[in-house]
Amino acid sequence: MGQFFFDLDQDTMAIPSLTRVKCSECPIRHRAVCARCDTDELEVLEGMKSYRSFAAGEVILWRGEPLNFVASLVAGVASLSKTMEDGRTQMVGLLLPSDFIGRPGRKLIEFDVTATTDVTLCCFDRKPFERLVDETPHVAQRLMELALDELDAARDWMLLLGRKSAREKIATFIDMLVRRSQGTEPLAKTTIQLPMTRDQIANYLGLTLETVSRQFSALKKEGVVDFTDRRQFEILDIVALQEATGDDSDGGILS
Amino acid sequence: MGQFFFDLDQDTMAIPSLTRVKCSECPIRHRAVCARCDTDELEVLEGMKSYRSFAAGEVILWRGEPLNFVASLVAGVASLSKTMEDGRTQMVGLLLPSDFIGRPGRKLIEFDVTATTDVTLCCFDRKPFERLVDETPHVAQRLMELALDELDAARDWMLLLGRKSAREKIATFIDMLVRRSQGTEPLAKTTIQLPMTRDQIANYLGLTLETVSRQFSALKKEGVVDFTDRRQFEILDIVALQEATGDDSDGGILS
DNA sequence: TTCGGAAGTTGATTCAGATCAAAGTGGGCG
DNA sequence: CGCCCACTTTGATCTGAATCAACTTCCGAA
Repeated sequence: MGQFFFDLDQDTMAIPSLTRVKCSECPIRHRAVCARCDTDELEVLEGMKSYRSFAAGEVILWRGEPLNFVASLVAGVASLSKTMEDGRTQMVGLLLPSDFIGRPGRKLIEFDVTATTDVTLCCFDRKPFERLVDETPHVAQRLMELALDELDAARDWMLLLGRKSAREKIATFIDMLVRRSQGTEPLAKTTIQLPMTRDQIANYLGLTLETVSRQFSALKKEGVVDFTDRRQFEILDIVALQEATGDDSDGGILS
Repeated sequence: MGQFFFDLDQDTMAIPSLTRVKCSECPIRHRAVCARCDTDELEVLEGMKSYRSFAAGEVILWRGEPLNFVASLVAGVASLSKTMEDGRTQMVGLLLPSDFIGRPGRKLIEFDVTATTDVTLCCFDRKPFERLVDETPHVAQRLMELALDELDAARDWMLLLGRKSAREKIATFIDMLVRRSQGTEPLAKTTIQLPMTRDQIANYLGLTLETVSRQFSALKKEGVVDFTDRRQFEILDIVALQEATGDDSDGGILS
């Protein structure tokens, strides 16, 4: 689940709708599709880009819709999901700042893209962007790295969906949030924000919302976590939490 | 599940261990990582490559092992799988002829790679190959296409693992085999070969082998399929089969 | 040709998580 | 300020698939 992290810093989500940020000062400058670009290349991108904002809950793209633009996620959290005829839905990707939407060479999108929180996108029209990818190895290389990172994350997620118990799924999910916040914060931050509703978490983990709620309650009763709020909680026993994920204790790398 | 097809043509699997095939005559020439290469570029690859063979059941790479080479799968079927401490395993990828093993920029592999049938690989040492990727946009572009195709397949698979019933999983799996054989064969070929054991199918679909067996028996009793052999069966009612997959009847594209 | 073991089937039972149902909680808006 | 509605929790029950167990079939090697 390595790559699927939430940006919990509410401040960075506050980029107003039409403010134009210079690429060189962009918060995702060194992680997004433009990460490897030099100053000249950045200038080209600067001339092509436009910002778009979406409120939490808004659908950014419907499955089957023509993909007229591609985009980098600048701020907020978005999700990719697939829905069956009878309404069952499964999240198949979580987009965080610096993640990329769309793929060159494909005209239609295969899943719904929804804003989970308020979202700001840095958009490029598809045609010119495709031309750019062909001409700019730095962009193509970075795009490949992003795709491969997503693939790694998707594979961890497949193990979770196919083989983990409800408890292991929830523990893995919380552990992912913890690791993310440790990246952002100085040290041992044990207060965690949930960026989604119980229902969204259920769709993420292949569970029902009732099961998600029950597992949270169980972890609270056992003293592993404590909720200060429906959307915010503290980690009381990180060791017990990590044991409950079902993952290798060493974090997965052998030898 | 679009991209995950089996090569059922037993003949192409019979490439002997050390036979050296010229790139220009290679069966996967126009689908593999070298698909976009011109004659000059092909010559460079020709000088770098070496073949390796693995018998059905052999492990090609263990998780955590240093990734000294990358490779194209020339013939046979291989699987990527993750295993938990207590032995639960989940397949996270299925490699068919022209698929690629390894990723530039990563030194360790994150999952086990196992030969499902007898397998022939076209290998490149990692270091020189990485240099090649940086210098040859045609290779980098094709590598990205392959990664994005795998990502699409992984997302369909996530919906299957997270939300489909045992019956829907089995029906989806058989339907995938049917679509694949239609691609290879003239028309309406209704005899299908299973390239894996019940246990491997179970690990592929996130089920137990008993459940796989029971679902096959149920489909047989209902007259949807008929087994001529444990590894070979016929489709008697393709409409019923496709209805049982739980997928949109139109194949997934709306509007 | 028979023996042995791997692969597959089938049945009985159990159990985790889904489903159905009913209260609780809290935040935003009139 | 308080009402409403979306979100959440908790309980009771049901059920699909896992588990445990026994038996069959097939294939390959002695």
